[in-house]
Amino acid sequence: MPAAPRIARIALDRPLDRLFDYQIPDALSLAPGQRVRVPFGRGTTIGVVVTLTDQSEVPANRLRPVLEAPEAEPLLAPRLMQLLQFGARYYHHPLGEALLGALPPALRHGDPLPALTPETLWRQTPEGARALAAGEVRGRRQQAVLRALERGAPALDRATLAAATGLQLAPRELRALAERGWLEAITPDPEDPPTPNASNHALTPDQRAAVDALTPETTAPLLLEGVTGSGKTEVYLQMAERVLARGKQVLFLIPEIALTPQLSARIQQRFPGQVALLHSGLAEGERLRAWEAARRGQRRIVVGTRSALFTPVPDLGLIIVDEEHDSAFKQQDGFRYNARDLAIKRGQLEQAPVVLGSATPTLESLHAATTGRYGHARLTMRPDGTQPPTVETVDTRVHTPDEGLTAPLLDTMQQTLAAGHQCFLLLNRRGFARVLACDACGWVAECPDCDARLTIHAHNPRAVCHLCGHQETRPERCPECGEPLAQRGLGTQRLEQALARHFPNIPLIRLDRDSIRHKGALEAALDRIRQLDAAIVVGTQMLAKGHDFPQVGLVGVIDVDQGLFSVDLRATENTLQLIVQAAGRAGRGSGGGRVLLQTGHPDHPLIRGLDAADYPAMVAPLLEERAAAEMPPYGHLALVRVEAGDAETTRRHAERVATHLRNTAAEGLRVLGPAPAPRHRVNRRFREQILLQSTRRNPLHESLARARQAWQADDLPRGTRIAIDIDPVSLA
DNA sequence: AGCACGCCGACT
DNA sequence: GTCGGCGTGCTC
Repeated sequence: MPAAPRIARIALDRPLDRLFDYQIPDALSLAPGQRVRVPFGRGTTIGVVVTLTDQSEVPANRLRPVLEAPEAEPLLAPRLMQLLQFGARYYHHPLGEALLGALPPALRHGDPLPALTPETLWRQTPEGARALAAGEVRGRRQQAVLRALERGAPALDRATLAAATGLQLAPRELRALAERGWLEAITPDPEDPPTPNASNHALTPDQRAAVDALTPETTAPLLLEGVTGSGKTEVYLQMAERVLARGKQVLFLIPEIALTPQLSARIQQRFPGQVALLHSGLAEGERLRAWEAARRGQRRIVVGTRSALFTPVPDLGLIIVDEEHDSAFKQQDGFRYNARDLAIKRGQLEQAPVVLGSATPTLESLHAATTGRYGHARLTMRPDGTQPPTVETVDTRVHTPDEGLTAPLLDTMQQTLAAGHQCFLLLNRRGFARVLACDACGWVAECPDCDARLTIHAHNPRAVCHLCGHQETRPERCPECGEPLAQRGLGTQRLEQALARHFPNIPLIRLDRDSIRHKGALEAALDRIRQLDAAIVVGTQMLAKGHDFPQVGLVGVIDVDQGLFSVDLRATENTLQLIVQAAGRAGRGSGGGRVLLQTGHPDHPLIRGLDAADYPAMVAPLLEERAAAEMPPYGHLALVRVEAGDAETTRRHAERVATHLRNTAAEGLRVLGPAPAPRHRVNRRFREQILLQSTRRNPLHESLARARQAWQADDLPRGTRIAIDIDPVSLA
């Protein structure tokens, strides 16, 4: 048997495009994927072993030794290593940052793995039930816990109880309840995982067919296209149940945990004690324990945001990507991967089926499904039998909006509220008034550091930049001509004020990034909406994200045109998705619902073709446009962004990069630009971008790989940065 | 990315 | 006479 190699090639958490060789001490035995601590420069750092070798370019006397391996086994199993290596190559990003980024922050910083203690489950005792009924339970929190465990409900772990009650529960609170004899602690047998809570939903034939479309032999990804309200979640849960029953684990990716607390709570309640919740909002220690529990197989379902894709589960049996169209799956800086696309890759590598679900799938996924590369399951009806709402338009050329509101919209709101239903108004712009403008000379308040106008918020006396956060005192008069300034444009806050005047006695709730900044504010707002009858809710796109509100009778979209006529490639697609998702909020309860779109172009083909019940038919014209322009999914895009501290340098280097790309371009590659990026100046930095387009992926990747080496060789002036964005979700 | 080294300006 | 500005180069 040959002696074990004595040199390890190690990736480090630095934006460096190479590996570093270290000598392996005799006492250590290392394998790829293993975490190590190594000397680097004058300090030490954490790295991941990529390969073992006996050869090194570096002279033996300059190799330093690996200091220690915190674990005896690799944290990143071979197929995960393959996935991350593929990802780093595909997205042209340094391997070290990809590998180390896949570990929880605590491990990246060198903390040891935590020991796992079996999670205690809690059950209500008969005495607890009696005390609750007799009103002997005084604390509101205690009541909430006992109610969540009422009448023969299965035992739940602390995290699930927290999700069910919406409370942050400390372990001692539960122990205190046990000491009073109201709760009973159960330590589950690790060999005998708890059984899932039975579903009491009868599946529709569509749902049944979708669940059955997933068999242990499924290899192609499955697109689950279901109109809003059609019960996709129940399909996921039953798929997961089957996979768990075969002894496998499930990765369940969702766009943003914070925006959909109901979904993660529902999964946890269905599979109590088996879910590891992973997202960036967790404290380091909590995140580490959840990750480790998944890696050790103690937790069978990982529910998390995009980075949860890299969780090393030993028995992967299914990956679910919910709301696959959501751009939150694309990382927007650093390692710019798309978790949806890498999920498909991981599925291939680990031979685990992948389910992509959405009411409004990306054109990429729809195209893959229609051409047979993906399976396609459709849910076309709502299990509760309600009808999707009818979509109507209000012509803003005929009915001039006042502060965003037209007379027909106000009338319809009046009727809806009188019937005891809710009105949701969608406006994709935060703030009070968009700009501070001078009607006399045309001057507009702008950010000194960015290409952006300052916005005015209702409860902030200052003018604010949405790009960099810059704030300044609001001027009273135009600095150019001295005339008084006017507020022009419309944001959610101003709309809210206008509505308060029109409907003084109706509860009014605003949902946008500003209003839910505080922890728990979103949950509180969602609860309030659910408890109210007639009410008006004003919000940005987050209003359209997957929440169930049975009382919504009307959804109004204040300004459709803003999204429909944008230069951005995907603006139209995103606007249609938004309308359909928003429409999905209406009419879930009894009585159906209406959707009113305010537009100056009611005859626009896409507006006329709006049909929330058949999304593929509705976006067919968009696909034709994309085909003609060789845009995704028919062509492939990459964006090269050059950024520097002054406009001149930025432009010069962007020109150089573009020229180089043109001169070395592989056959079939188009190089467009450089052009100033849509937001040319942000935070006193300037950005130019170059768009690469090709009908085949290879030329694009080859050219980029070569160009990247070249511009690393002839070193850029400091402060100049070049970022590559493969398959960009937005050209802005 | 860090973090050193290195050579030119305003302070005790 | 020194502290410190950030330009340049390196990290196995």
